[in-house]
Amino acid sequence: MHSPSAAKGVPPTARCAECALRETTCFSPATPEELEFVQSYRSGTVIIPPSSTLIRERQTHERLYTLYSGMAFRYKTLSDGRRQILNFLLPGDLIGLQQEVCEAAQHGVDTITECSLCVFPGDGLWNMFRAHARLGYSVTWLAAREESMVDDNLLTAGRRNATERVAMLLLHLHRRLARLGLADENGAVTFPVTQQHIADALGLSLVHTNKTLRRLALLGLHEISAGRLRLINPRALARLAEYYDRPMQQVPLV
Amino acid sequence: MHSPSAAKGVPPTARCAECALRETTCFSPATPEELEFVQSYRSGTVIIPPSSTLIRERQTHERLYTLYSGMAFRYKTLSDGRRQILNFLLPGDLIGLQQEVCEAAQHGVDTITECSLCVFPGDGLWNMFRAHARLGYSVTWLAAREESMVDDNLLTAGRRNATERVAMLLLHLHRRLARLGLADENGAVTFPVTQQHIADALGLSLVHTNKTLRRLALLGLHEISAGRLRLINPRALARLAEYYDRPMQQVPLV
DNA sequence: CGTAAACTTGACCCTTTTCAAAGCCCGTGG
DNA sequence: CCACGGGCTTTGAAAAGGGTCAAGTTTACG
Repeated sequence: MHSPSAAKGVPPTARCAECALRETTCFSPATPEELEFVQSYRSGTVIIPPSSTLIRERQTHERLYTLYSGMAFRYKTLSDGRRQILNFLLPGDLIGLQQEVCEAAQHGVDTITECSLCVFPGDGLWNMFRAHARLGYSVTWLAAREESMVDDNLLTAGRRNATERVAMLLLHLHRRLARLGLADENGAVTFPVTQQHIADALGLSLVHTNKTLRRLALLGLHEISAGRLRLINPRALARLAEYYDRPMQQVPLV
Repeated sequence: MHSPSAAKGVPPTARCAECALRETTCFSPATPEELEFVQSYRSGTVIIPPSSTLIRERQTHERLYTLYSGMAFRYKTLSDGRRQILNFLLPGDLIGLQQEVCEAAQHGVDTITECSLCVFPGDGLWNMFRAHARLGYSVTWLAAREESMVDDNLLTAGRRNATERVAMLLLHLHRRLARLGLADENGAVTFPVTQQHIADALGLSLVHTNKTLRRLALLGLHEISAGRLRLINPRALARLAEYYDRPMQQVPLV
């Protein structure tokens, strides 16, 4: 059995109780009944190719997903093509909750790598709240955590300068990936994100992102090569970004 | 009976069933049992003076609030004082949910005007999910809606220019206030927000915010005077900001 | 091995920031 | 009643951070 990764789209196990994600220490354990319910709620799994659209901006979409493996992102665009990435999605993230609220998705979701996901019918959510309050609570928990992530990104885009923004993104993504157990013995993580993604996430131009990234690499703070990111001087990066390391805690998984 | 306003801190009614907010058409109706539960869950009400701190950044806080009247905002700051306003809070908004997730508040909440709020003990939330799934679902709904608001602000701060940002903020706040029935016959709404608030919400400097605001006013797009905002040419503002008017829908209220 | 995507780098320009100072509004106190 | 002071707004001038344009280089992959 291989563990799911952020890089490739490994299909989810047939039975939720044997979900490889749950075998990590990242997620809070669920009771057998809850697993049973999630299993019955799940309508299937999908694998989506890299650089493709899972949810189209401004279009009604009646499904929820849990990202099982691979990497994706939420974004919004303006009519002239300007794009803002709202946050990156990693295994365990719940996708599509906002559509429950405003019948049309206000943001798009695109994959970066090939992604595999568990699919849930959107209209079953209310049912879940009724049948398993704990799972409903978990959904709220996940929603609040994602908002907190967007809050961070808004502070970054609104008030940090280019250097601080890049340092922030590197640190934040590395930390999230490492937490999922995706770092190798050298502390390097798979990093399929392009500079265009970084620019769009930080509200910078591609060119300036490149120059800033270059500068930080030259200063010996990090290294990106062969699709992997390694933080050489995380302390310096954290100082730059004023990165507050919140204690890790277990995250619910639906 | 006077209706709650965004300007002053009118104390909430003693009984939730007679809540003046619920008498508007903005909020989805609740059953008597739900009202009963909310009433018993509520531990009291508070009135907070203008320009004061309700929740301190990065500090544990064990309470939830529903804003009943007045105007406030969520924000984050960097050590050198740079501040980013994440979103504005208006009557009906739920405050403090994120603290349930990451035991310490990652953002501060300050009042703009005097505010009155209903107070709920944080540790009773889980209980609510269990006792009244519908209310739990409402909390999730509110969380998702707030996230969607922060998403919008991130797009604005990250990818719009100064003019577009200001147009966006004017439209968005006006719309939210008007929806609560706070617009007078001329379509003007109480607008206690300072230019510093606007600057901090948009990720601009105070000076540039002023100049941009001035330009739009000179162009005859809006007017701010005597603490009231009136949109003179909302169409032009909407065109500038690429503002998509989502249909109004009823919002849950806890 | 060739082509397209992704990354680099330099030069120039413009939007926004910073600095500085004055004007306005309003409540307080003499 | 009017002077004083603090917060908010307004304006101008100069500086800079970041955007845009253009072109070259490297990498990935069919």
